[in-house]
Amino acid sequence: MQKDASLQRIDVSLFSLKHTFQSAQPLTFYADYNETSNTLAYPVHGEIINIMYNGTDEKGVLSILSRHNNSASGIFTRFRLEDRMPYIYKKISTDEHISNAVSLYKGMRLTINDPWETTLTFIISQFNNVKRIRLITKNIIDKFGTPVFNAKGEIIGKEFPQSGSLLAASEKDFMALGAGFRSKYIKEAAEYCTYNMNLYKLSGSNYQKLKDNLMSIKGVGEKVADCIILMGYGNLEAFPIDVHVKRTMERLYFKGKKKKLREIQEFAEEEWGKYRGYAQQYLFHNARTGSR
DNA sequence: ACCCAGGCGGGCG
DNA sequence: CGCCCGCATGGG
Repeated sequence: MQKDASLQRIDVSLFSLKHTFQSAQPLTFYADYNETSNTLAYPVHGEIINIMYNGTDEKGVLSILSRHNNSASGIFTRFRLEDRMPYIYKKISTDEHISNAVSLYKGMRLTINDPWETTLTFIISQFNNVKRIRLITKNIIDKFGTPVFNAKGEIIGKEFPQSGSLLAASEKDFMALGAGFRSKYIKEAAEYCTYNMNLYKLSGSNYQKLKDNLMSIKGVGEKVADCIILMGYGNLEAFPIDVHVKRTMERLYFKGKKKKLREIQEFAEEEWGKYRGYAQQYLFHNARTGSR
């Protein structure tokens, strides 16, 4: 017997569901977003949670349709609605490049996602493109995810599989789902995170401890670890440098000269301090989707 | 046909 | 250490 879903509302400001969804964060890889109705739906906690945003990038109301009475607080956390965006925008808008990106994608939030889900999706992301990350992620969810049922007992979706749900799969199984050379990393990460390292016990660790632990997973290097720290643990000190961010920053801040990752890291830390994770997301999204 | 994608591990100097 | 190479796959 299922409880009826109820509607919960949150007043928000400086929030954009569209830009947040489109900015290649874990939700982008498996949630369903409808731009016309500005609604987002995804399977979680045994249901399909439905989210609708009514308003502008400046202010509006976020409506959550869920069977769980604490979903609003979950969404509040997941979309970082506690963040004081005026202050963060002020801190990262140190030049016109960032302030332009902020005005273009005003309201885009970083999201906080399940650590394992973030780990797996960003292992898949390496040397890959967003469309294919999404394809592979959806294939894995379809094959190994936990079913979500409606009141009639029909399967209406599947939740992202925990690492233990992947243990029976072989490297070849992941190859068949399109994961390519990452298949062996997926297989090993599932085993390692089930038996050897509990990602959930790392919550609250500082940046360096998170990084050391995450990089002990085969297939997780500097960049993927930073993505997990940023979007899985919500630590804004992480500044993932992918091909887009590297190229953009070399062009904007280093006169087009090739720079080592370490030099770019140091620049970001000096320039944007402990909010550099947000600066990165705006630079990244602008580089990936901006015209020019 | 050719190039690229939210990089990484391994091997070599 | 730092640097360089190969890597599965599908879309532009």
